[in-house]
Amino acid sequence: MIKIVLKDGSSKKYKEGISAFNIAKDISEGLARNVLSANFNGLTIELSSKIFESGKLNFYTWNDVEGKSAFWHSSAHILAQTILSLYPKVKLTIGPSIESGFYYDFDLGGETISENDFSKIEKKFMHFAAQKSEFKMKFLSKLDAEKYYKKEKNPYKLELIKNLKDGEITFCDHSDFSDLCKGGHIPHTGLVKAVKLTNVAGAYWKGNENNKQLTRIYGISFPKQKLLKEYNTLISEANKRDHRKIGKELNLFTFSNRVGLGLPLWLPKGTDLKNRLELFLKKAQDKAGYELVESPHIGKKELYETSGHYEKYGLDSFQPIETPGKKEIFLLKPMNCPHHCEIYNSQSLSYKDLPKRYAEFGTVYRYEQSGELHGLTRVRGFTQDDAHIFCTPDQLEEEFLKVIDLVSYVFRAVSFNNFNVQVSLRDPKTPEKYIGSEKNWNLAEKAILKAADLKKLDYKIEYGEAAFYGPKLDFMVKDALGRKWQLGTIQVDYNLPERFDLKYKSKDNIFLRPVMIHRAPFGSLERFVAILLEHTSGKLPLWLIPDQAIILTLSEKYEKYAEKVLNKMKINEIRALIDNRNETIGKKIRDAQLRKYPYMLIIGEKEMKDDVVSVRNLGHGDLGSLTTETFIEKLLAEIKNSYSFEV
RNA sequence: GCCGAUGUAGCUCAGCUGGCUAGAGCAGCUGAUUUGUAAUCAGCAGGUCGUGGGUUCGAGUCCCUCCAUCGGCUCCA
Repeated sequence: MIKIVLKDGSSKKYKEGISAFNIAKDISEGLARNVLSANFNGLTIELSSKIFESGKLNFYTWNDVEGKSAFWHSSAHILAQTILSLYPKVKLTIGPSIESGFYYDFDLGGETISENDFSKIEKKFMHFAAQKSEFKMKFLSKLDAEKYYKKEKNPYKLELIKNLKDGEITFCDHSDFSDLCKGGHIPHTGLVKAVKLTNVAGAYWKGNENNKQLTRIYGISFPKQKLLKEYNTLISEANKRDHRKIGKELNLFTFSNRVGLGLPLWLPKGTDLKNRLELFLKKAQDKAGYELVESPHIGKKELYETSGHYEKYGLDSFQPIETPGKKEIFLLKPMNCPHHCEIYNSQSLSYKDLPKRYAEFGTVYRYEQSGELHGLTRVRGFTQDDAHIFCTPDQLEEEFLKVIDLVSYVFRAVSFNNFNVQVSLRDPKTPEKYIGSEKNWNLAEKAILKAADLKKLDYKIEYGEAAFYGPKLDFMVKDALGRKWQLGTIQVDYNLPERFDLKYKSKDNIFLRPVMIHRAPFGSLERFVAILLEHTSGKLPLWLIPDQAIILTLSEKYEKYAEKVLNKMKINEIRALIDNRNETIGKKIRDAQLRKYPYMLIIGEKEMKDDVVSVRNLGHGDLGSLTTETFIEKLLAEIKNSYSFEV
């Protein structure tokens, strides 16, 4: 007999060799119906796996991430089977589950698959799924596995097998389909009741640009038809929150081919919004002891050679600007750090002067490849809410912690509660990508990890995501469609101070090297606004929104009174405007609703006579009438409340 | 940059397998109306159908080039 401990801590005894599935069945019929995958002593196992020893057994259903990933990984197998049956010449590569759904990469060998083929593929997919074929794992010797794929003439699988140990190579079979696979499947294909192929894209083998480009087919599948419908609604709702769409609707920003791609043009309302965000951060930074500086939009090539940026990015970036006569070479400023280093260097500082916190809303230009541009989230010209803190090594920890506080303050102000913290470290496999000494990197990485621990941040380490001069603590926020974007970033840098020969005079009257923190709570104003719009679908926090109220006149007769009301609001620094067009009130309300003005003040004969306003709220509709003063009072309180994060 | 899709008026879209002077709604302009909580009515104006080339008696429609956009990949100081 073996003892099996379950998720809830309870345990039961079973005969050796019982399958995980039979244990599920023993627990309850319901579980047996819904169970998708299992985990024994920390390792993913098949439900059909027989268990011979005591241990901890977890079952997962659709409600668990593990259950979904088994479901989607299994779906990838069915997709591969489907594609192989429709396009017999394809070569299979890999097909994992992802956060929502799965994909499979194929070498189509000259054939193309487009979205037009999806319905045909989905139909065949469901045909295979309905056959309820069992997923069965089998061991193969390395030799046999190689033999199999040599016969299939599949170089990708052979490459994968090369890196696997003999004795650990498994295949998964279902129906007449077989694929190299390490396991983690649902019991049978019949559990997949709905599938939708979402897109087809090129993807490089092993993610390397120099490798062959394969065809990746993305899909998502469900155990119930209804869930697919829900998913479709969710996607179409998310598409409505696309910041590119909202930006157009609310007249915030635009792009022009004549100006150039990836170069946003901020319209008046958008500029207002952007300025308000800047002002908000300026105030917070002022309290936190930052000083504002400004640097020009271009800098001499030598500046970036000193910093190391030129070597790293020079050739792939915007090309140099040359002066006409005596040739001088300038580059568009791609980052502010070198300039701030020179500001630091313009004076002689002592330990008493540190930390120095130089902040700048610096507009920078980076040549992003055309395919990488994306609305306001990825552009070629953008404004960073940049600052560089120069401090003594002793001050580093405290300064770093303060910056974490500032970033979380900013995030709270706009209710970004769902963010992931990522510690971006070097990729130990590619040291050539980074500048500076091993010693400095270790110091910097340790400092970040320590600070993150002290702040009890729930972070994830990503290797290879560091900047070339130092590691980062990044705050990642998802957009409407669940794509992750880096907003806030804090970086520790021992290297630029060295390259710029920064120093300060110590207590002992010797020169020492300061440490530098790069930080940007928003990341860039452009990306921040984009994500903010997607999160709020344009209904921005009251303190931030460009227009807080709109006065709607019932007819042109009430213009004078409307202006009187507007004046009272302006005196109280409420941002409002009047719609005095020759339109019906219904029409004006509709327009105001679509423009997402938080408050509408309706003004007609009645209001003018009683010296009141009729208040309508974007979300709550008619709120009845109030005197202008009372309304202003209430609105001011609400604005202040939307600002309750104030420290 | 790479793979796939898309590109018709300021915006959202229609225009079947090539066939008269390319349509609609919204927005705009003009006029009427002076309005009570999500679209008042009428008229007008607006497009070299992304660009350049080709096939054809004839191209918005078919083919090629380039450009841009969208979804991915790669990249992201």
